[in-house]
Amino acid sequence: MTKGKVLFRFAPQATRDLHIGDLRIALFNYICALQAKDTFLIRIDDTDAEANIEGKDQEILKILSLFHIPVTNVTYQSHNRKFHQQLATKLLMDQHAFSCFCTPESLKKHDCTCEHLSDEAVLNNESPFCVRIKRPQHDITCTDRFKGTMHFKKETIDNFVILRVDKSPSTLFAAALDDMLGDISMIIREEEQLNHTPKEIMIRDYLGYDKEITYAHLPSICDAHTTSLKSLLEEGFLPSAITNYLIMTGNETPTEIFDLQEAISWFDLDKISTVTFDINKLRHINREHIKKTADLELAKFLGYSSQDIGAVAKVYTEEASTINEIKPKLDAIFAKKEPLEFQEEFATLRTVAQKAPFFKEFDDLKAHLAAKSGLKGKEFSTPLRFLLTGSDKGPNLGDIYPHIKNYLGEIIK
RNA sequence: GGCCCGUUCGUCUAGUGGUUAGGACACUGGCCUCUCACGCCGGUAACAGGGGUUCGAAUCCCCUACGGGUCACCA
Repeated sequence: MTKGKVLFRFAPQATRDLHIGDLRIALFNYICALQAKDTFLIRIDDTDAEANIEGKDQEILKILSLFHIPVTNVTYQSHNRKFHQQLATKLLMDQHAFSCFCTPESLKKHDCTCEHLSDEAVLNNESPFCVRIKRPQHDITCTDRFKGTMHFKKETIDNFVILRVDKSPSTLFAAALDDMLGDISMIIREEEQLNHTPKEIMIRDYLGYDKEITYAHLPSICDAHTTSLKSLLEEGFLPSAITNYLIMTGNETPTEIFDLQEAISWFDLDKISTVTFDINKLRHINREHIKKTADLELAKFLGYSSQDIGAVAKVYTEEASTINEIKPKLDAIFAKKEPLEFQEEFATLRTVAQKAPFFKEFDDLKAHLAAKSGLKGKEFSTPLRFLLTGSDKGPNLGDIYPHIKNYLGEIIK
């Protein structure tokens, strides 16, 4: 365990898919760690053995890597289980926690009074029990980078569970301890966990831990929970575009389009505000990132291996915003072509084109084909477009031709 | 309900006492054009409401409303 360093952490749950809200938090933690030149840690929350999904942790790490978030420092909370239990025992011995024999059903009828059971009564009770921490004796004050100083009255904090009946630590308890054991100094997380803060502080207070952890509770993205990262990637959004979007939205950025490296130089956590996920904006940013991607790399995203194809793909960003929208258009260029109209003209044109010499310029090819086929107007342009692109509409042929001219043999076969 | 947080066009954002309240995405009108688009030039559209403070308030103060979150042996 690193001592005396500022540590940032991202703690995804192994119980569900990563959504864009999670990635946003991960990104912000990572960027802040880089800015502070400090360590960034990923801590997989797998304390709830029943809810864990087999392989989900690996999937999460794989996705994070796609977004250039390093997965070199990874720990699992379940590995600390014996420490969690030891510390719970300490709280029990110090009278800061107590055994509770209530069941979820009995709690619906009356409040838990196990706090006041005598030692003897506890020892003689053979029923299963969980361990609850005692509510604090003082009000708790905590500071948040965004919210400032907050006071929580002691009555508002209940005797919450720290060890479940099966003696596994509750998530909140495990997190509070792991932040302590891991010497974490800055926690950036979602606002919905704001009310966990006094409880975590209280746990550490009882244990005599006095290092102050800085909290930053970010206003969350509305609808984030319904937008899984996996599905956005499957729809053909580029990781770099998603990163750009998440950093840009609810923020004030010097430019609209940027990459992670640029963002590190100016990112300011204090400017983040509440946002609603807007797919249109993401689409726009994705288009811009497609244009910025190197031709060859882009071609690979599309399942091709030639630089030229990447270049054509960029031409299509004028009418498509995702990899998945562009791919069928490229595939159509090389597919077998069966036009629904101007079929005779198409056949004539194809024959002429197959015999035509190679032309460097599209205008020259066009002039040659027009002269040899005798076609003009729509009867020429529509089948020509179909012959070259497999579609009756699309970008200017003049913009596409330079990138496909070397594949003409295959295209018009 | 208690506690916490928030509220500028549909969305994101500029604005920190004096602006025709600006920009971007989306939507939309025109031009361009072999098509759909792109591009260019336009357009619609916002300070949640009410009280103060002030010569003057989106901006400062108070109240209300609305929205979000949290109060689990879920995270």
